[in-house]
Amino acid sequence: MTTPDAAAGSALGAAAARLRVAVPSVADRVAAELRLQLAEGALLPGARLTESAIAEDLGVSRNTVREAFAELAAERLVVRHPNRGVFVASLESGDIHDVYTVRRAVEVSAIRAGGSPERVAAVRAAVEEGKAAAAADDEEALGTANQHFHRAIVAMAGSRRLDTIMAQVLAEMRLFFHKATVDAHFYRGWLPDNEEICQALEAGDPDRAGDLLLAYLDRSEERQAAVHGD
Amino acid sequence: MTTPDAAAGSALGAAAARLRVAVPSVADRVAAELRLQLAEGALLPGARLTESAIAEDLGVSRNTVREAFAELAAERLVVRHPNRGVFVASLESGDIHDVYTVRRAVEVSAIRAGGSPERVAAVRAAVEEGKAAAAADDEEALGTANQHFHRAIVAMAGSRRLDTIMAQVLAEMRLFFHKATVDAHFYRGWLPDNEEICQALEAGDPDRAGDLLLAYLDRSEERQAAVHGD
DNA sequence: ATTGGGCGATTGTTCAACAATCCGACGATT
DNA sequence: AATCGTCGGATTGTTGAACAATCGCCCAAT
Repeated sequence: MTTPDAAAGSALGAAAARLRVAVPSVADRVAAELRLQLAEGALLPGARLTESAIAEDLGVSRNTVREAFAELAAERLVVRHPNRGVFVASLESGDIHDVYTVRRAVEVSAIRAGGSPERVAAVRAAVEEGKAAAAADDEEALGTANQHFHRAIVAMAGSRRLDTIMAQVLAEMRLFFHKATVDAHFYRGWLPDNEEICQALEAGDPDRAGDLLLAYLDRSEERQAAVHGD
Repeated sequence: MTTPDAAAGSALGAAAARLRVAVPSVADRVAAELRLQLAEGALLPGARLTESAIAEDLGVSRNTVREAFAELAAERLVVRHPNRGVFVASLESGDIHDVYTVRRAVEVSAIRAGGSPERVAAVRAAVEEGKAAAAADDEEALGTANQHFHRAIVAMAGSRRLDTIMAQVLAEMRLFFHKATVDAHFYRGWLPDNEEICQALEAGDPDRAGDLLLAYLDRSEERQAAVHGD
């Protein structure tokens, strides 16, 4: 038992690359840390990220921070202003429509494709998660439950690329939420929508589910545009 | 007239960032160069890219090459194997379905949205471009004309994010084409499809255009899967 | 009030070095 | 002879320091 993975590894191959004992590079860890701070609102949109400050804070080299910035910039979480620095991305009113256009394309397409029973079950689980959070009056959990719901919908398509696109869009939206804090009632609004969409799925009517989802996204965009002083 | 942009710049603002006299950073230029070589098949899928070799070839630092790699990796044109190097991405048979899933989502959604007359005109232009290329027996031009067609369709949605997603997917597909060279007849097949789709658009029937496009994408995926040893 | 010129700070890029890791070859063991 | 450990070379990952280029800003001069 001195080399357990070597013994098992012979049979594997491509899987090895995916399973990799997971020792993310330092740059990846820096990016992850920044992503976290971005997600929980510690870094607000428009804020500047100084290379040297972050390098010192996290105890890494400036070059490494720079690589992490490249990752985040590719995810649009951060924008680079040449010779001026990187800033936390901030969505303009035009970006709202843009983001929702992507969501309509990705989510509706995925839900219309149907999806296996297990995938539908995952959607149901997200709906219940949301109800539980509502019952517990946990706004935070309510928000993440909603994201789980929409990610579960996209996951129905079974496409890695679609999943990452969705993940990026949701990350962008999270950024936006922190800028304009929405009231508590806002979150509860979509609970019935999710339930109805899920029921349509369970009833084996993905087209209807798609229509409902589309209508929901349109309404959601309107509300967002209104909140964000259009 | 010593500082023309400064005089004009006062009235501008956000536009300045976009118009920026266009001095891409060295890392960006390296990435662009590699993207070019990738596109024209100078670097085949699976090929290894050594940092030091490229750094020396292009006369830049290893760190800069590294940053360029980060860009390309974010675009999935290249994959990083930790401690082993970066390799030109190579699509597996599973990736084919994945890529087409994204295309179905993006393209069909965009075309169903309708789009202004100018945007439809752009689609028409791409169709004619394809016909001209076919008449001239120019395979290369035929391929790019087809890409223009599909990009014009996505452009109908008027979403920057959707445009870049489509650009990335097309770049991935181009990579794939180089791996398995397809015969000349393959390219001509879709000319009538494009024409029909375009006519539906011009007739003001985006839903029909969407159905046609969807059918085309399904057929295209099948063909690709067949060519690429399913 | 506007123009113009430094000035400090930060980024862009390079270079050199070192540890960590991987690959392949060579040699030892059964 | 085949397998296993080990060693060495090569490449990546990361660091630290250095320097030029650029930007924003303050301030002086007109």
